[in-house]
Amino acid sequence: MKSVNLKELAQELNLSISTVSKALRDNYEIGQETKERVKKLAQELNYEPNPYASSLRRKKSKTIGVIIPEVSNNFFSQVINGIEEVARENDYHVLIYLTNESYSREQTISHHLASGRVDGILMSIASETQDYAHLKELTSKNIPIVFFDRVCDELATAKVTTNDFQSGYMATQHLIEAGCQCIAHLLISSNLSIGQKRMQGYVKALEDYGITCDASLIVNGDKTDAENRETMKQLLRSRPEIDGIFASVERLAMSSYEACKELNLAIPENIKIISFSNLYVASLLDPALTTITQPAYAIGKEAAKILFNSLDKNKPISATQSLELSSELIKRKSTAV
Amino acid sequence: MKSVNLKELAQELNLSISTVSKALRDNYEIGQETKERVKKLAQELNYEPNPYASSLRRKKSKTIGVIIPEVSNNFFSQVINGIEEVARENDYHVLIYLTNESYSREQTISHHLASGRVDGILMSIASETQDYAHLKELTSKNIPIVFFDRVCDELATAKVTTNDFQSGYMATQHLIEAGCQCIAHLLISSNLSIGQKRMQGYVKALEDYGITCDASLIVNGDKTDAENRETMKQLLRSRPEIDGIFASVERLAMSSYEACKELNLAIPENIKIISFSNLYVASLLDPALTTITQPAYAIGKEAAKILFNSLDKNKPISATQSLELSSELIKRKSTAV
DNA sequence: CTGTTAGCGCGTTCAG
DNA sequence: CTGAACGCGCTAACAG
Repeated sequence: MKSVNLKELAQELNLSISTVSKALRDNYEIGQETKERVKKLAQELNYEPNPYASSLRRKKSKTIGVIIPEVSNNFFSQVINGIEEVARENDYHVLIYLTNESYSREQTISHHLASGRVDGILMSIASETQDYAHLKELTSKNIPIVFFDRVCDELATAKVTTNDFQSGYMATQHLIEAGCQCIAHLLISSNLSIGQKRMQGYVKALEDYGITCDASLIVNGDKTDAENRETMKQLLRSRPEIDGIFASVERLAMSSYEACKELNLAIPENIKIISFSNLYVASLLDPALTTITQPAYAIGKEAAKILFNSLDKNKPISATQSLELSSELIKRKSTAV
Repeated sequence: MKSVNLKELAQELNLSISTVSKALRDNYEIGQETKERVKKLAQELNYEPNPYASSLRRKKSKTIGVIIPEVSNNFFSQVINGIEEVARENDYHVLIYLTNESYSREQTISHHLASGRVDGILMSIASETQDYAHLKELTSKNIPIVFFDRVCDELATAKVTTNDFQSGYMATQHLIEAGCQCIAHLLISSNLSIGQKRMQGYVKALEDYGITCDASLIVNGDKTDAENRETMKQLLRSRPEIDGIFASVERLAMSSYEACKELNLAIPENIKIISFSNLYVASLLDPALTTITQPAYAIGKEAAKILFNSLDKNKPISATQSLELSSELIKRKSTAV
C-alpha cells in the first residue's frame, strides 16, 4: 500500500495542496466545512504527514536526543521513563544513545546530533570524558542541552542534579552515628561531578565528626564489577579496621556487598554498607542495604521540562534554571542501622 | 553559528552542489583529487548532512522504533542495550516509545510510526492489547516489524522469544522436585503470549507429575504492585497448603516475596518461590530467589539483526526467521533449593 | 476563503 | 569527469 500524501488528498477533494495542508493544521484562513471534509478524508485514508518533509521545511524535528552512559541501571531507566512521559505530552520523539561510559562514543554521537537531527539534548556524561569540545560544538550550533546527574560545569546551561554533597554527607553521617569509626569510600570515576561532590560530602562529614580522613580508604571503582569486587576484598583484608563502606553508585554497592559476603564479614555487625542506589530490591536484601535514593523519575521529567520550555519559547537555556532535587535516605528495613 | 550545507561547501570550492554531494558519497564519477579536496573542507567545517533532507529524498530514515511496555524493568533495559548496540553498528538511530502497558498508547504510537518516521519496528506488546488492527496498519504500509518476548501471533513476521513453555515447565518441575505439593501460579495479564505459554508449561509439569491442577491457584497479577501483593496475601492466607509460588515476571516475584515476608512465611522452609526475572540482585536476596533468567541482551541483538538484515536486503521478514532462545535456571545460592 | 509559487537540503537523472 | 535541473512532501508568503 502506498502511503498517502497531501497531493493525493488534494486530488481526491479537488482542492489545492496548500488548502489541504492548512485545513489539517486548522488554519484560520480555511472554511469550517472544507476543514471537515478534508479531515474526514484524511482520517479515512489514514493520512499521516511525512515527518521528514515537515522537519526539513520547518527546521524543527520535534525530536530530542537522550545520551546516557548505560540503561541497565535503575537510575537511568527511571530517568528515561520521566523523559519519555514529558516528551509524549509535548508531542516530541525521543532518540536514545548509549555511550557505555566511552568518551569516543560520546564524541561520535554528539557529532551526529549536530546535524539538526534533534532539537535538543538531554545528557549525562560518560565517566571517561574529560574534554568537552564535542559538547561545545553542539552549543555553538545552538542545540540546547540540559545535563542531568552527571553534568559538565564548563557549559553554561541548565543542570538537573541531586543534592550530591549533602547526600554524601548524610550517608557518611549515618554510618558514623551508627558507630562506624573507619569508613571506606568507593568512588565512581574521579572525572565525574557526582563522584566529586559525594566524596566531598564524605570528607566534610568525617571532618565535622573529628575523624581523620585517610586517603587510602578512598578507592576508585571504575573497573569491571569483578575487578571492583576484588579491589574491595583486598582493601577489606588489608584494613580489617574498616567497619563501614559508603559506595557511590549502585553497582559498587553490589560489588561491596558481595565482597563482604565472600569474606564472611557480617553485615551489619562487622561492617555497615550504605550506597547511592535506585534499586528497589536493595531494601529487600537481608540485611537490607541502606540506600540514598535519587528522585530519578522526577529528574527525567524536570530536565525534559526545562528543555521543552526552551524549545517552545525558542529562547536559550540559562544556567539559572538549574535544579537540585533532594535524594532520600532509605534505611534498612529488617535490621537496625 | 549557521549549520553548513552542501551549497556552502560548493561555493567555497567553486564546484557544483551535485559534485560535492557525489564526492562525499565516494561516487565513481568523481576524480580522486576533487574527492579529497571536498572531504578535507567538509571535515574542517564540520559538515554533517541534514538527515531530514536526506531521508526525504531517499525514503529511508535510518531510524528504527522500539516500542516496549516499560523500561524500569531489567529485562527491557537489557534488551534496549542489545538493540542499541546493533543499531550503532549498522548506523541506525533508535527511537524509543513506552506504552506503559496501555492499549491506546500503543495504538497512537503505532499510528504515528506509520508515517515513514521509521524504517522498521521492534516491539513487545502491551498487556492490555487484544486487538491488532494498529499493527496490521503498519504491515500494510510495508513497515517491517520484529516482535520480541511478547509477540503477536496473528502477524506473519519474525518473533524472537524465550522458550517460555519449557521454562514454565522447568520452573514448576524445580518446585515439585524440591518437594512442593501445592503450587500457585502468578500470571501476568492473560492476553499475553508469554503468560499463556509459561502457564501451559506449569500445567503440563503438574500433569506429568500427577498433581491435579487447581484453577484457583492461578491468579492474575495485572494490577498495581500493592494490589498484587494483597491478592497474594489473601491467597496465601486462604490456602495455607500452598508451599510453592511460580511467578511469571519480576514484579510479581517481588510482590510474592514481600507477601510471604509480611505473613512471616519462611522462605524456603514453608514456601518456595521461583520466578522469571532478570534482576541480578534477586540472587543476593537471602534466601536468594531462584530465577528463570532470559537472555535479554541477546534477544535485543537478535531481534535487531533480523530487522536490519531485512532493511539492508530490502526484502520482507518471514516468520521462518523467528528465533527461540533458551532461558537459564539460576538456583538459589545461599540456601538449598 | 482558496490557489499559485517558491523553496527547505539533498540525491539522482541526464547533458555536456 | 563535472554541472544543471528536477523533485522528495511539506509549509509559508503572497496573490487573487
